[in-house]
Amino acid sequence: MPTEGKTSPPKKRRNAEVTRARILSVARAEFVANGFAGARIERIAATSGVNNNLIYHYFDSKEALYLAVIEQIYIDLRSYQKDTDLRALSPVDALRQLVISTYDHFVATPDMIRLMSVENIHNASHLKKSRRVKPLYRGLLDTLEDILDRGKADGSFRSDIDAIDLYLSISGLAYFFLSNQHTLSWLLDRKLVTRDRVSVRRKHVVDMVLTYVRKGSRRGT
Amino acid sequence: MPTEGKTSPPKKRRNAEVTRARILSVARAEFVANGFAGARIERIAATSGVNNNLIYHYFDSKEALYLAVIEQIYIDLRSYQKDTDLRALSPVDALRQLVISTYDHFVATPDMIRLMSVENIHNASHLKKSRRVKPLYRGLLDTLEDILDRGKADGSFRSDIDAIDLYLSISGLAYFFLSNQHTLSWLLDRKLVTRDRVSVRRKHVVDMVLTYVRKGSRRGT
DNA sequence: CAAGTAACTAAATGATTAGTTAATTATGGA
DNA sequence: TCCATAATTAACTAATCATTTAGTTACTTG
Repeated sequence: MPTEGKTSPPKKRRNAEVTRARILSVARAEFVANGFAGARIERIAATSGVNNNLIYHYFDSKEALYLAVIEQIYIDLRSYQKDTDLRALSPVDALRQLVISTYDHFVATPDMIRLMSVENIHNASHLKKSRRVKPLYRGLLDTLEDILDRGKADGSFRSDIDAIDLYLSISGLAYFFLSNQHTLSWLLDRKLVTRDRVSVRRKHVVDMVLTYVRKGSRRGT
Repeated sequence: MPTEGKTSPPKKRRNAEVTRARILSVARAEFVANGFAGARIERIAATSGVNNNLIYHYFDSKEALYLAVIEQIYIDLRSYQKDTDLRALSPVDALRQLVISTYDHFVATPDMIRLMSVENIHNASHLKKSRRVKPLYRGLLDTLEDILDRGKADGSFRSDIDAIDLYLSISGLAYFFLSNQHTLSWLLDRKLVTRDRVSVRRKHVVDMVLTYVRKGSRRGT
């Protein structure tokens, strides 16, 4: 156990993995706070407690660093889904579970919302360069389609539901009030992300989705 | 009527309003394409066909120019609503009209979607400095609340609908698939903003909202 | 038509920034 | 213990960028 030197310069422990991870984590916060163009390499280095150039040692460029952050986000986003086995549940329960976990995941991970917005402002140009992410999303709609098929078969769901639209709706219902909370709460004069509001809205979103899919719901002609 | 000089340097017509408007319009496109930090004053000047400094003549700073753009957007956003008099329609028709006009307006104005995202990435910090915008949004929810009240009174709507949540949902359903179209269409391998898809989704969104509000819709317990 | 004012340009400035080059220092294995 | 290698720093560079200073040129009004 090395005694802490009191006057001599403290010998710095080296650990590539830890340092790299620290840079990545600080970078994530920086991109979340400032977007791609607004992010500063110098600030990332300073906050990480490393030299500027170490960033270029572990990542090749600002863009590559950003891509690493974005990849992490989209890998995360995809993997939350696989946690629960929705195929074991009844169609209604499975769909409810899907909505809830999407909603909760968005609420719990503000960085994700933010970085999704940032990347879309860049027309997904960085994400498209990733070879790791796209394959993960093969079959994303399959889970949902399976639930819908089962629900249609057992008569609990109406028969004209489009999986893509439903997916976009579930995501949109959970995403928008978070992504745009700052302008919205200013314009509407209401806090939108208090504990209470989040929980009320959660119920609302689940309600809206399940009411929509149920067979026998009167159509909104 | 001045003859166009063929060899002599063309006398430049001066028109403050036109020039200012041209700069503003070019700036909007620049901020849409690059966000705030990514936008370049030099590029705006060049595209506008004016000198760098003229931008500072009409607007005080990059930030003030950006704010002018943002203000325009949020003033637009608010004014579309007032076009139709929803109070004259039945609750169902009024709500349908509101959903449709929100959806169509978002689809028709991609700049708006983009700039709303950009401003939220900055935590609405610029918008909050505007004194012109906020007052316009007083009573935004009143129209919706009026429709809901009438619908509850005449028995066509269920009684537990929250106006804020419904507003957030309508907006979210119309906003998300547009704002995030670039990552989504890449990940899902589907174009999302073709003429057909937009029209199918329009029906879906209207359907979802109207189905939700109708009395007698089975709840999504 | 003169002269003030507003529209507009040319050219610099100084601060910032992503990225580089050349070293130094710790660490683990021979 | 010495050495190769990887981790890390120091110092620099070349380019970029918002903003300024110092003008010039057209328009308008008395």
